[in-house]
Amino acid sequence: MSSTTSNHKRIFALVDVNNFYVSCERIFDLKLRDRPVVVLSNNDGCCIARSNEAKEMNITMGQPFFQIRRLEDEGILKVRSSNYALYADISSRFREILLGFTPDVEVYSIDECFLDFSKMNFKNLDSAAAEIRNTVWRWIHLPVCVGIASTKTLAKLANHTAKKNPELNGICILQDESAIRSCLEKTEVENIWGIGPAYTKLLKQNGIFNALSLSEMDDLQARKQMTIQGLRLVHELRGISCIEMETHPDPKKNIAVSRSFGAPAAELKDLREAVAVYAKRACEKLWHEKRLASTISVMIRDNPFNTERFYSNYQLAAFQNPTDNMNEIMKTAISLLSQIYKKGPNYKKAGVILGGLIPVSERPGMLFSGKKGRTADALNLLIQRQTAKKLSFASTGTSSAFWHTKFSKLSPRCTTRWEEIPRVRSQ
DNA sequence: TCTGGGGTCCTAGGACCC
DNA sequence: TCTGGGGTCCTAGGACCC
Repeated sequence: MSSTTSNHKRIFALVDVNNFYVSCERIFDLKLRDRPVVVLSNNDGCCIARSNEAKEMNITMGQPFFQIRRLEDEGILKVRSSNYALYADISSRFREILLGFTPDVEVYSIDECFLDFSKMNFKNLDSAAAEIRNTVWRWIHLPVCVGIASTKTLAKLANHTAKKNPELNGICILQDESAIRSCLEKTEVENIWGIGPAYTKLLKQNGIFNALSLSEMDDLQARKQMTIQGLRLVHELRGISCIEMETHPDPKKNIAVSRSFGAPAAELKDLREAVAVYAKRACEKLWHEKRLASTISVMIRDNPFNTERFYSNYQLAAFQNPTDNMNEIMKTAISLLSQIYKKGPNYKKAGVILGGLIPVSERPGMLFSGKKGRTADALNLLIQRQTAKKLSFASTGTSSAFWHTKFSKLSPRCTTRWEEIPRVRSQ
């Protein structure tokens, strides 16, 4: 496969929505435009999206909300809880638009996609990029930046440059040698895709402060200090494409459901309730993905900011046979919980992780296809549905439970619920 | 008072085998 | 003085991403 592409100049575009969650909120709420806005994490805990105006006020990514609540009280800052139903729906519309430009689209995250333009023969990349920006704005009112280059890492870097320099009008194309060089030189190591806090520290100790010097790093040293991924990264910065497009992602390997509680819980019976609900949700995700889980682990922890006596623990178990049986999954989760629970801590978070996922078609004992298999399938489905019903009855009594996640500033689910659709007032 | 959630990949090291 | 070599598989933990 590589032989067909090795001599071919690659062209990758990265299209990324600016301040995605805030921009989604702004689509339907005009009051949020042109002013400082933040969107909060689960539990209204910290700021996970900020408008440019909010960034200018030095509100940082991940900043605890209680530290800036004052700004909301004073009417300076607008605040919203996370509205995941809305963001997921807008995200899929965003993807649909990009598919109109090339079939080779990789959904990299909820707010950004890689596009492979290598075979597209665009006469002018500048106008293609501008067309993408205009179309996304016209159709769903999202502001995006476009970065284009010969590797995914350089496209990321170009996108970052477009964001930081308003005079570029949201577009940065890295093609000629001198432009690439100057862009690399201006990019600090901590802003490179794949370089986190640990590698930043390590590189700076080695006298490497920007992307240009990282691109000149010795191969052996890169491999030794930052694993094979680090070596790939260095090559990508040199313009050698090592990270391929993933237009058809592999199925998930893990399914996790974990939450911080609205209020701490100390008693085993309270944690049991939370863990049961998370196990149930994890199982529902499992059904949706049509997978069986081979392992399950449960974690609990108290408040990590309480440094005095921080307690965190988890336990893993393997199922006898890979399963998607809700009863079995919930029972195992509760039993694991009782193994790690100890009296004393005020627990603030719990989670359930299903691992070793395999397709439902590989269920032991389902090897024989035909009528028998289908009957068993149908029976299983029936059991699953009934179990789900029974269990959800058991847990609905706790709708006001202390540990429930807080969403106190939620906007309407405008695009996915009829009853929450916005109304237009006629004058 | 109040601090998110869900993923991936890579490697070292242990267990086990011949 | 002397203590094999080379595999595979599994998992915990550390790095990263948004």
